[in-house]
Amino acid sequence: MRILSSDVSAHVGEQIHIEGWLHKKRLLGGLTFINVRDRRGLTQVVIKDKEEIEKLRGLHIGTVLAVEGMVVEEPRAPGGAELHDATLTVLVPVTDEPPIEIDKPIQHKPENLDTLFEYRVLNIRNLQEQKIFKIRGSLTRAIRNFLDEHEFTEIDTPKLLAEATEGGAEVFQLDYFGKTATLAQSPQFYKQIMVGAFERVYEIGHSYRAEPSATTRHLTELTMLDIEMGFVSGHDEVLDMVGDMTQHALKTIYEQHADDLKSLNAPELKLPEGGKIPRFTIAQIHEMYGKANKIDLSNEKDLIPDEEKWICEYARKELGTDLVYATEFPIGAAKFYHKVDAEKGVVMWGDLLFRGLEIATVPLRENNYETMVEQMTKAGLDVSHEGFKYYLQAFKYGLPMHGGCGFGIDRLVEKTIGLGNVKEATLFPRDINRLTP
RNA sequence: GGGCUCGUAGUGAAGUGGUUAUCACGCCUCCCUGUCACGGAGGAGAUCGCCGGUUCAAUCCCGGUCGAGCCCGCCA
Repeated sequence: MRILSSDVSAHVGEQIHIEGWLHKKRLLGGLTFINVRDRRGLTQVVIKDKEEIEKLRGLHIGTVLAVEGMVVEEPRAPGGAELHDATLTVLVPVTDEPPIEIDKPIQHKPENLDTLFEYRVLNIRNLQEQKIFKIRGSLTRAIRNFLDEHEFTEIDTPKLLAEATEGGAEVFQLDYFGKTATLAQSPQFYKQIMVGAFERVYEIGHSYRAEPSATTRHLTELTMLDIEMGFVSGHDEVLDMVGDMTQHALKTIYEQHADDLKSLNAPELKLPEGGKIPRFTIAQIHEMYGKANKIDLSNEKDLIPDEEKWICEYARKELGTDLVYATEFPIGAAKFYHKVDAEKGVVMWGDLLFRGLEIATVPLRENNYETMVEQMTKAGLDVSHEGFKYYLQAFKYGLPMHGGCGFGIDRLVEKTIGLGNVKEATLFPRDINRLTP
């Protein structure tokens, strides 16, 4: 029976069988140490028999091995135990020298990110590199757990669409049996439609943006958490739900992965006392930032990137929180499906900022059929068009007041760990010039 | 789409208008019984991104091109 690395120390005095990848050889003359990697980590094997060592001659890191040996308690060994008198069996030999080293820290310097992704297949075998994606998996699991507990139904919606209907970002077009199809920029329409059935829904899936953006925070294929909830009392309820979910996910991760986060040099987590994420209106932030930096941003309809960093630094320092909401966007920023507060002259839309970056947009939607048609017409859209027909059906036949969020999972992972580029939080990132691996 | 910066062994870097382009890691050979980024001795490995120009001479200077990084716009 195969014993996994983390269980080896429980078998002291027993002859056991392990399988894994050759991770490191250290030849010290009459004594050789090898590390065998499996899904749990590393096992140290000590080999003295020259014939056994010779089996590894010409074989490189990555060679798949089976090892039989006696478990010996050894304080000098990592994990407190190691295998002695080992017999090696090469299951899959690796005869070509790997192009990169995987037992040492993987470079994440901006100018070397291209190499990082070029050799992703191999560098993901680095234990430190793996932590990023284990944390990512745990984050989405914590989010799913929270949403399931709050009676959200997980849905999956099509990514192949007849054409772009949402407007805004650039869309990818592709040939679809002679017709033109597009890739979904978001599940916006579908999740709103599903509010008409399940009240509360969410989806974790890919969205596609053909924006020619070359920055540290853009991907052409991104992972979005889309949430939509009906029968809400107002915008605050949506902001609170998304805020609570985010805090739950972060708290969970910082407990489950405390050691991993520490070894990755993640910042200390600061969440607001009492659990309420502070809110500043766009106008307030413009004023505060403008005063501190002596510039006038009152005509900007969104925050500029430096403002996002600034307000986050302010919130961390003055209010002890890594999360902050920017709310009440100017009416000029509204899309046709947003709920507008006519009295205040603002959009009921909040951006969730985390450690200097926008990670989610959290708006309330217009749910009245007549108002929707009016807003769409005003936006220059043809409401009779096929792309809107099915969407509007949901409104015509009864949608309660609802709101939700588009939440960037890649960005959440990036900022949770304290990485410098959203691509580092993505296994196989897609950007303007990268379609492989 | 606009701006700025950068392309040198497999990887990461240094460097120069002029003989054999430097270093670290990795790789190969040998030595080494407690390594864990092991250590030591030796060795192989680079048409200096590509094309053109200036020059007696270009990896270096100039132009173009391709590729990469960062910032802005836009967004998650």
